Amino acid sequence: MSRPIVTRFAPSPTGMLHIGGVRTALFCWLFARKHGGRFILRIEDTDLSRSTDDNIRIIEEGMAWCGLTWDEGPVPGDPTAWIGEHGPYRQMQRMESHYKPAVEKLLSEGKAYRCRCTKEDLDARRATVEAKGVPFQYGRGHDAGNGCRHKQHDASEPFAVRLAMPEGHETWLDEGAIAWTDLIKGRLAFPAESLDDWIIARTGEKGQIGVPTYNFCVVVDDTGMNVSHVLRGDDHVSNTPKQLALYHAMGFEQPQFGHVPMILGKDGAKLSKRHGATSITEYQEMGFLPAAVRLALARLSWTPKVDGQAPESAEEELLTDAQMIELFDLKDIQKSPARFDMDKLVWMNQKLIQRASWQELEPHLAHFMPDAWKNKSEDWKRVAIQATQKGKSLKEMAQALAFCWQAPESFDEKAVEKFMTAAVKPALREVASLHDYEHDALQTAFNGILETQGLKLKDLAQALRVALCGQPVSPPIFDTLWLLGVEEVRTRLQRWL
RNA sequence: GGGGCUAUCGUCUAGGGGUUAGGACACCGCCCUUUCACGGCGGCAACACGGGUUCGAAUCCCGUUAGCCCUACCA
Repeated sequence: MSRPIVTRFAPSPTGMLHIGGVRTALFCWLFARKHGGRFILRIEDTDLSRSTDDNIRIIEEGMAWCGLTWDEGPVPGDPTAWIGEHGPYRQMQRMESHYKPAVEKLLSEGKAYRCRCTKEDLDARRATVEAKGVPFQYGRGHDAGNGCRHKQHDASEPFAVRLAMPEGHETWLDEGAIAWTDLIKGRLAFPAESLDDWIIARTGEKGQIGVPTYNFCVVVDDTGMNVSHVLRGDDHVSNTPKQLALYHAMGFEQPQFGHVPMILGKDGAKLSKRHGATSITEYQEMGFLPAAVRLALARLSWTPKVDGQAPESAEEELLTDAQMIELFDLKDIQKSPARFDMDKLVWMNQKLIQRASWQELEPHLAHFMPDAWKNKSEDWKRVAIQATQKGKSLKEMAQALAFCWQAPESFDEKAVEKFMTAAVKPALREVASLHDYEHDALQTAFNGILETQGLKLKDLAQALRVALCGQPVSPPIFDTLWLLGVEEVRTRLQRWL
């Protein structure tokens, strides 16, 4: 009875990989992983004018960076290859093999028909109807009699193909409505009369079927790829009844639908560039860990429950991927939209950075480091990472280590005035003469210096920071010295002695 | 205009007839401290509005308002 769990994420390559899309993909991925099912990545490139190969690459890279691995889908970088038994996974490559036969079948069965109305004609009809303050519906209402539904057009002239939608009395309807039980929103119903005959295939070359539209391809593909659960954005709710009519016309088994709420910006409007970063790539560049992005995104609209209990402490908020997969349940997803909370992402990122090992952090951090980074020893990297692991982002960690690659070109005036006192100079000279920078040795040496000079550690540490980094801020002072090394410290100290 | 969805602290949310309406982030305060941070402790802060139903409504019903989605030969 229950079929194998298969979910899919089907972005269109018409721009950046949007953070909202990633969240939807994440839910699909979590759901598939939770149930031991498969997760498919499908490229919806039927919008010829806006789809590009470059955007497909961005999607593939973004998904990979996020750790959202797909079981079926395109092979990154190779348009002709794919993994999975139901390919190809780029819609334009399915035209002849899948879509056209499906359109022809519908045509021959009289469930769809050829339409010769031109774009201009339609625009004019729409304008006159809407001028009366009435919604335009193709061939219905005030447009009744103008449609091609009963005209039996042949293929001798260019034509688009429309699906004959139910008119209200069909037996498969639920009290005249197309209805379904949404996995997230519960029962949803749309009056049949509110839908009109929509285009399933655009106008093609004379006598030919044109490129099918989104709503058509989705149904053919989801069926052909055995998708069992269609988890997608809320914005598709209104498309569902159209698709349901198509499932019925084609005699396909329906998948289950789950519409996840949208992600809004701080001001409650749909998340857009205006709110800052929307593309997943930007989050990578800002120094977020993929795991933090996954957590933050998942926690928008989803509340994990452990024995029916929502998180009751900061600790419980910080779920690992394994925990998310184990706890994931569609019934714990909110019906209402959530606003994107950058502060929380930052907090999660910081926490995840703190609890990661330096080895786990290294590959991610390397992205933000100069070439010199890879020439450093393991030991050096370990100390560098551990000394800055309190940072909010990888980028911040990298900035905190910037002093390692470049001697200060200027010095914070106030800091110089405050810390570079006459009293501290002798101590600075003594530090310059030190040659063992191991932590314990420095500790001992500093204790001695501090005592003989009558200084507090704070006085010496701050003076050193100013001299070495140009500012009164740096990692713990012993680490700062060790990372720079004896020679470099002496060089930078020279001008202050 | 039509159809659909939604509504608890600033934000993410728990709760779903009787609770001091709980937690997290952010913010504020105190403590710790070799800088910046981290950390610890504490504080501020919410049931959109109006009607019902009920002994009792944040919770159930109706309406209003607001926001969002669809209403394309976009996806």
